[in-house]
Amino acid sequence: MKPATIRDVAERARVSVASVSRVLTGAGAVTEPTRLKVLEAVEALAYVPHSGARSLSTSRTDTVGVILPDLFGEFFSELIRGMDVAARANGLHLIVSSSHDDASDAAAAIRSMRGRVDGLIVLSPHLDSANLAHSLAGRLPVLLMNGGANDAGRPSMVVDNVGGAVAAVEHLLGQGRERIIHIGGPSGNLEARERQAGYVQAMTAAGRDPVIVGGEFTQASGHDATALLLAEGVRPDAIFAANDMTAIGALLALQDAGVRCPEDVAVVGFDDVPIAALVRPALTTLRIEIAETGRRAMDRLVALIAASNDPQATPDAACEIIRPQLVVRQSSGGPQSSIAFNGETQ
Amino acid sequence: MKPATIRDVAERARVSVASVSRVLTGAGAVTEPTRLKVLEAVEALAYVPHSGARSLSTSRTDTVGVILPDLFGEFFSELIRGMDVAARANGLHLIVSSSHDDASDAAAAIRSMRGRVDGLIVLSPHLDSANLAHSLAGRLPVLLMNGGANDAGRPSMVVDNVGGAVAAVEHLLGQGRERIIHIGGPSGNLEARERQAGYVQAMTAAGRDPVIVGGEFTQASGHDATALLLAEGVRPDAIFAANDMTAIGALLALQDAGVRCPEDVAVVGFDDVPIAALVRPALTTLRIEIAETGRRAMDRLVALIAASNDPQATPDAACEIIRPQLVVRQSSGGPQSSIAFNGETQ
DNA sequence: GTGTGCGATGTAACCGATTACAGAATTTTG
DNA sequence: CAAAATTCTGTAATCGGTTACATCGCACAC
Repeated sequence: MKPATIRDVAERARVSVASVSRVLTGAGAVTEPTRLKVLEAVEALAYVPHSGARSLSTSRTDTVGVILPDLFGEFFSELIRGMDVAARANGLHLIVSSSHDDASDAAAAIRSMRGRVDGLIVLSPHLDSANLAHSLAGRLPVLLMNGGANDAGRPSMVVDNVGGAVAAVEHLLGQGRERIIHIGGPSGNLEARERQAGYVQAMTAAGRDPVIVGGEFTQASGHDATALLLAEGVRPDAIFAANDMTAIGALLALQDAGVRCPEDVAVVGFDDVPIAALVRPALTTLRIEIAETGRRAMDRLVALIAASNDPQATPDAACEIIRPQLVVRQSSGGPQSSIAFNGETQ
Repeated sequence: MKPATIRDVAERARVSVASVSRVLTGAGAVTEPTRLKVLEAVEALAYVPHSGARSLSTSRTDTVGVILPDLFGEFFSELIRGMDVAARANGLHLIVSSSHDDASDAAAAIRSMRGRVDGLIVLSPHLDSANLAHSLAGRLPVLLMNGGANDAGRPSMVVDNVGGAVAAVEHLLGQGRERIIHIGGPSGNLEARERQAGYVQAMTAAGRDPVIVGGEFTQASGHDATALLLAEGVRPDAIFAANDMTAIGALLALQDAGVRCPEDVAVVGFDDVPIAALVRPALTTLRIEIAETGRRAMDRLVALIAASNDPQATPDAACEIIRPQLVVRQSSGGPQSSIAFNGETQ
């Protein structure tokens, strides 16, 4: 038995489909008797409107798409959580599409969103896809979070990765650390590049030699890179990792090797994912209010969507810059855990 | 300028919409000249098919919905990640709808999925919504993950919470622990109830008095509950928490109070979220392969959807039971971190 | 009693695709 | 070379809603 349609309801209620629609959407006036007849039929047939069909005629889907490179780790889940909160507050659904390693994959995902969503938030911290979003999505409102400065001129939000990295290095230098090593992120990743550039810049400015080893933004890569360093006899007195997961891997590798943190080696991460405050020693990091950023991104997109329906709206093409804030915890000589715990986590 | 439609393409290519559709979907034969004309027009007009319209005529959306109570913590994000992997492997999109505290809210979310998705995975570990899914979704394939035994007779996956809790308590008893306290989960949550019931059952069987304090599945609640216990002078020698986040809160509260873990108090969690292996002491817990479970759930749903299009398919109404596996780590006297680290995390 | 105004209702044209079916063009066959 | 078979192509119906517009009925004023 196929689900009931609006025509089935109209037939049973002995009214026209227009009246049924009017009752259900609340648009247009109907008399009380009609209303009741319709509601009775809806009830009797267990009718549920077909959102897809509705979207087609209204050309609104009440849905937004989020294109992610990945769903791994806490960063993206926190971001989605923030977006979800804002989406729900605006009566919107969320389509999540992730695991887009390369630009063409992401492009395909974006194309397939056409007619499914009212707007798009695109995170693709890989190269060159910045322009994909607009060219492929046609007239769909898009908010970019590509982590590249080339988003200028388009609605976007980017993290000041360079500034954050500089702050990390300067903090470590200020603690008297001299041999600061950087564990980088994936080579194709714009954010990772910028963080690395900031590291190099701050080290050079301080007259130190930058030393960089490869990483992949994962805990395992941080662990391996650190273990390898130690095995080779390299003895840094600080590690600045490209993100928190890498830093946590480094922490664990240090523990495995019996190297004390922060006494022997200080560690600094980036992002301030929730777990950063929970590991021991608690991780010094650069805080991005991840969920809050997601929330704001969604709010921006909602505004973009509203503007796209309003011809005389002034176009929003701002590139909002998120400035990460240094949070000093135990891993770089900050206060003990209990203090770090109170108030600041959740 | 509105985005191009299939008719615009047909007009420019001087062919019919049918031919355009055939070229684009690959269904039906077209001659090479026609093909090229169409592709040229598609290119020139930057045409992207409207998935919504396509869905309406094919009555397939290539999208599945996931109804979650919440998006907090690592459990749900891991689950979504697993689902996303399987969804992508099947060429499906994912609509995520979360933050449904009560049943009526979840019901509304389910209704609004009509015509938007081909199937639904419903997680609502709150009471009584088990039947909502089927009654509201009409003939939509639904996989339940409600954590209640009342899912029997419907396609579903449930965790053996009672069995897991019993295993946790028996493990602690086996370690010589005698005063084992349970920090529970939210009172309306079925999974939390079952874990608590398992705890009571195992304690009673061993002739011990169960002692239960309230929690909320969050790290903060675990911290507060533990801090309160200690402040009241209660001295357990083990804590079994309703989930990992609660257990981690307990760990931190113990540290704050200078109570050693595992020497003075052993701690056991539930779920084995990724962070459980990363805190120190690493957390003993009951492992649910979360992402893997999500993957399997999605695969089941895909099979359900396929079966719903095939009248002579045998209906799948199995209630698959996930049996959590005890993972002993340092927090209950297991081996040191380096061993716990190797191999098992990522 | 007729004309006006107004709100309620119904009809039918959309929205943008797919696809059954019919008709045209081409190739194969006798 | 004509007939038959085959392949392409185009027209129009359809999916399930919304909504512009026409129509209807009714109350009111003249």
